[in-house]
Amino acid sequence: MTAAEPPPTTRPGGRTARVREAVLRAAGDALAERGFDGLDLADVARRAEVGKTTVYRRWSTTTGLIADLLTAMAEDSLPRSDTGSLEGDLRANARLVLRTLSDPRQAPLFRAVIAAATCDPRTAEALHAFYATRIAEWAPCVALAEKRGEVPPGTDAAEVVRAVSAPLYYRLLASGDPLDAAAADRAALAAATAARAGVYTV
Amino acid sequence: MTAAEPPPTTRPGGRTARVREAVLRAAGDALAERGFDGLDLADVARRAEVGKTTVYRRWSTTTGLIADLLTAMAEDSLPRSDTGSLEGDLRANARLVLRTLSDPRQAPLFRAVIAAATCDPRTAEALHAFYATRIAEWAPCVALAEKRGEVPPGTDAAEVVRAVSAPLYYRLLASGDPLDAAAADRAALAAATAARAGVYTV
DNA sequence: CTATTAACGGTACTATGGTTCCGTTAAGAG
DNA sequence: CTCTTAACGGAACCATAGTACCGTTAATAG
Repeated sequence: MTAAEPPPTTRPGGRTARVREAVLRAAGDALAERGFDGLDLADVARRAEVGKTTVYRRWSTTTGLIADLLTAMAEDSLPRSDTGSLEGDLRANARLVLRTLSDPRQAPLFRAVIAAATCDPRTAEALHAFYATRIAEWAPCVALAEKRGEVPPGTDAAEVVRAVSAPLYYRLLASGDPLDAAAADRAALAAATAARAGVYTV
Repeated sequence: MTAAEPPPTTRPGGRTARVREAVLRAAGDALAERGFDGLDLADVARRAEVGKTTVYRRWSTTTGLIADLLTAMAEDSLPRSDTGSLEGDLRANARLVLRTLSDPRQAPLFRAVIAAATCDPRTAEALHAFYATRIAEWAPCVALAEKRGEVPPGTDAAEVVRAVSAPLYYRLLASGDPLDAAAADRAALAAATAARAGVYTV
C-alpha cells in the first residue's frame, strides 16, 4: 500500500437510476417477447434508448441483467388476502398465481427468468430470494389458520404456501397441462386438505 | 408437377442410427455439464466424434437437438412399483423422482431441457410428451387404489401422479428449497391424503 | 457382385453477439 | 457558481456460433 485510496464515490442519483429503470423495463419486455435465448443486450439497449456499452458495462451478461431484474421484481409485492378461512386464503393465492402465470406478458417472462436461473448460480440465487419473499408474504394466512385451530400446531406455513404454487408451476414448466381456474382451485383445496390432516407439521 | 417424383428413400440403418445415438449421448453430457446456454453444437459434434456439419444438418438448432433428445428419453421408461397401498406407491414414485432430480448428471440435465422447452414450442411439445409418458406409466397405481376403495371413484389418476412430482420440481426450478427424502415423502403423503379426501375426482 | 445416392466430414466463409477505445455528459462535492 | 470524475454513448474492432461448398463414405437396391 503506497498511498491512501481516495473513496471511489458512487453516483446512484438521477441518471444512473433512470438508466437502470429503463433497462430493466426493456429487459422484461424483451424476455416476455423473445424468451430467454432470444435476449440480446444490444436489443435491450435499443429498447431502453441507452448505449449498448452501458448495458454491457453495468450488467455484462444476460443472466446478470436478469438477476438484477429479479431483485427489482422481488420489491413490488402482491397483497395478501384475508378471507377468514384457510381454504379461502389459499384459493385467493392460487388465483393470484394463476393470473400471473396465464398473463400474456407475465407468463413468458416467468418462464424466461426461470430458464435463466437454470444457467447461472447468481440468477438462481436471485430467483430463490424472489420466491422466499413471495412465500413469506403469504405465510401469515397459515399462522392465522393455526390460531383458529384449522390446522394442527406446528404446521410449516411456508411449505403449505409452496404446495399451492407447485402444481401450477409444474404445469407451466414441465407437463404443459392447462392452467385454468379448476387447476388453481384444486391446488388450493389439496394444500388445505393436506394441511388440515397434519401433513405439513414439522 | 411435371414428372413422377422418385421416392426419396431414407437410410436409417447402421451409420445414421449410430450417429444419432452418439450425438444424443454427447448432447446429454454437454447439457449436464454446461447447462442450456452453454450448449454448443460444435462441441457436441466433437464429443460425439462426428462432423459438426452433420449435427447442424440433422438438427439445425440447439433446441431441435434437445427436442430429439427428449423423444429418446421418453422411450426408456421407469418401472412402476406396486406396494399394495396408494401411499406406498406414491412414495415409491416420489423417491424415484427425487433420485432423478438429485442425481449429479440428471438434475442439471433436467434443468437444461426444461429451460430449452421454455425457448421453443417444438421442444416444449417433446417435453410435454415426455411427462405424459411418465405420468401414464404411474397412473395405474391410482386405478388400483380406486379398485381397493382407497380413493373415491372417478379420481383423476394423472392428476394425483402430477401432484406428487409438482412440489419436487417446484423446488428444483423455482424456490430452490432442499430436495431431500423428507420433501419427497411429504409430497407423496399430501397427494395420497388429498386423493383419499376426493380432491382429485373429476 | 456393381451402381446409385443418402448421409457424412473437412475447410473456408459469414454474420452477429460481445469488447475496446475514447470522447461526452452530468452527478455531486466544495 | 466551478471542478472533478462517475457514468454514458458512438464507432471500430474481434471472436465465435452458424452456413456453404464440395469431395468422401457407406447403406441399400438390383
